Amino acid sequence: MIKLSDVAKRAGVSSMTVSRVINHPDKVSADTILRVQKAMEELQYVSNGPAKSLALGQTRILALLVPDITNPFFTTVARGAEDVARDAGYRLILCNTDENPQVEWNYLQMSRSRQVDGMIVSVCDDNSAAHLKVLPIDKVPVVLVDRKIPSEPYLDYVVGDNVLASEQLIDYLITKGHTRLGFVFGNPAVSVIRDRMAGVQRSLKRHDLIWRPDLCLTQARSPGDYRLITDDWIPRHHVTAIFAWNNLTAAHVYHLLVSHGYRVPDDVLVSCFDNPDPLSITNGFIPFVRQPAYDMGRNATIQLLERIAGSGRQGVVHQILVSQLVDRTLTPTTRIAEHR
Amino acid sequence: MIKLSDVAKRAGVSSMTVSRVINHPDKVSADTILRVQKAMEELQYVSNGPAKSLALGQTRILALLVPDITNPFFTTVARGAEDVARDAGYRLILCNTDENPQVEWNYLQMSRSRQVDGMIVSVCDDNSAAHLKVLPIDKVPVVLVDRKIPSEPYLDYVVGDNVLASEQLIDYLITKGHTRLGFVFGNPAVSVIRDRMAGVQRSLKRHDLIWRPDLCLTQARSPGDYRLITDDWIPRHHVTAIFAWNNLTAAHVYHLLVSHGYRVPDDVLVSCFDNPDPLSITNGFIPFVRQPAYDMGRNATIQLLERIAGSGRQGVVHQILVSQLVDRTLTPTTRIAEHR
DNA sequence: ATGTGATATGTTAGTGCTAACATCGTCACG
DNA sequence: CGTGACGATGTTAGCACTAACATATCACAT
Repeated sequence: MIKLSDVAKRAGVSSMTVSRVINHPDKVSADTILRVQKAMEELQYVSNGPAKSLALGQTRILALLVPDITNPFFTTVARGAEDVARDAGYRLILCNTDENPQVEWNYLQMSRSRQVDGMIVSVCDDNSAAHLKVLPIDKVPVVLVDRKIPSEPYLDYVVGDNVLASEQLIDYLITKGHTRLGFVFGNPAVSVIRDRMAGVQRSLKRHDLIWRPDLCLTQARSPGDYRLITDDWIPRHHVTAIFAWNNLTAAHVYHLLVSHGYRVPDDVLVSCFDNPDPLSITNGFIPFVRQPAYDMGRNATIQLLERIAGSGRQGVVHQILVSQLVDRTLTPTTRIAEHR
Repeated sequence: MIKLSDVAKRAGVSSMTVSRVINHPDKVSADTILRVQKAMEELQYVSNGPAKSLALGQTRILALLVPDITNPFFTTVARGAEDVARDAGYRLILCNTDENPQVEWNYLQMSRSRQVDGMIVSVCDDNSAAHLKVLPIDKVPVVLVDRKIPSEPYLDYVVGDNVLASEQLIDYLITKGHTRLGFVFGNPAVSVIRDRMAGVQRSLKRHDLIWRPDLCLTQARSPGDYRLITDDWIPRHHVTAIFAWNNLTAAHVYHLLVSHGYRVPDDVLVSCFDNPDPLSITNGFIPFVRQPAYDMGRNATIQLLERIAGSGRQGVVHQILVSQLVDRTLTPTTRIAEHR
């Protein structure tokens, strides 16, 4: 591997001058810059990252940890993060934790071991608190995105207005005449799940409807778990609308219903958070809450960069971004505003 | 940041002994191991990655470069790569090039600068050759996946059998009575595009059908570009089946057709490479070629690890994995075999 | 002529870690 | 009881780079 001293020898200067040409060209005379650049060009010099990182104490790399890289919501978050990082001269690397705390822990080590300058993390669940708790020991900058951890209030986060948005979504469904509602939630150790449940319950309470645990799936994993919907909820309890906590879950429910001969949304309505159908294959017949995923990634990264630069001056920053109800089944004129 | 010497002081040994406890515990007596481990625990020691990488000349990190992280095909490749990497004690990081050669170039530098031990790359297009050409200078291990580059035959790759599979898919469509075919391809500077086109043409020729450039979209980017299909191909040329080069494109076409009132597959059939509809929202009415995405990621990573370990002994390795035609519109008994 | 300050470049030391060699006991065996 | 081998630990040097300080050169004012 070509190193600084090789370039230096070829250009007839010291290593330090070469280093300066790269990092502080204003401190070097015009013609030595040219000579050194020529030598670098000829030798195809690329600096040694680890050596540079060791000397400088930084890598100019940020990591984004997401629980599920296949979910378009997170890839949109990633895009927002990437754009900010790139503009600031940082690289962004993606790490997929696959909702696995063990894998998450492994990737989190990268920040403590100084292989990245900071992390934007969408945690697996609240139990990740144990892992995140150790980061401040080494003053490692972290910003949570989408999912927060109540027990760690000193951590910065950028999340959606889950309680309010889900409350409004349920309000909307009730307004449209749906009073027999079924719910599909996920792991309640995840903050967004709890918040969305809370919003639902607030709406129900305000409309004098009771919360029925028997019409709520909380830990559905395998396709078989969903069978309750078509075996019980609809035939026996006459459920007319189902709220699924996220886009992928909603798509599952949609498919299940259609494959059982139900028409969506005429027989049973499905709604959720995040676009379950970016290509409108379902003709957009699924009203959903559009979270500002891109801005979540964007803002979280901006905040992370400020942490890195400011080295711990400012107080904790908690951002809650507003979401937006989208229902494409409405006619264009009455359609709830949407963009992007 | 806690360093080796801090642990050493606390445990009453030299730094080297601590290093040995971490890397070669068999060279250290049982009770010093315990003492050192206790000190590491108490101080929450984590090694400094850059320092370690500098001393060792390796990072135990692999990078996967993909052009589009939102495509489920690539996330499946990533999963395959991840599993192999993890089992081998490597971390895998994902880098999204977004089909942008500039961004790709930027990420490729990470390997030359020794921030990763090797790369699995799905290139933007053949022009990436210029960037990849420089990697052998520093003996950086690279394996191409999915997309190869004809001008760089010395690079290892793991790809699908694009020519054969697309030939078979077209054969299949013709067998089902479709003779008026429309095609949607992408950038022909990408190997998979050219190979799939070649397969199509071979099938057409064998069935004495002519290739009609006016029934082929090659650089469709914006939704408006697709309008030709509903404005011209179907009404004027009576196209009854459309082959889209990949899943996302097919989903676009599907949506376009449905929104124009066509029934798929009864009025117009759509087919493509890679599952356009993992959740069967279209009820699986899109026959497609299933490429072994997981195995591509898996095999490419295995090959990469061999390159890293073997340090350039073996010859070039080119793997071409077989694909499989899937048509869910058939009844289960006649259904073309599928698994996973 | 001499000091002053600016500019350009070189030298030294330090970043945290590990391989390779050095040292020091200790124990077995002739 | 000497010696040779081995196990456990320490010392040294080097990985490629940069900050900080040191030096050299020159222009210009005094």
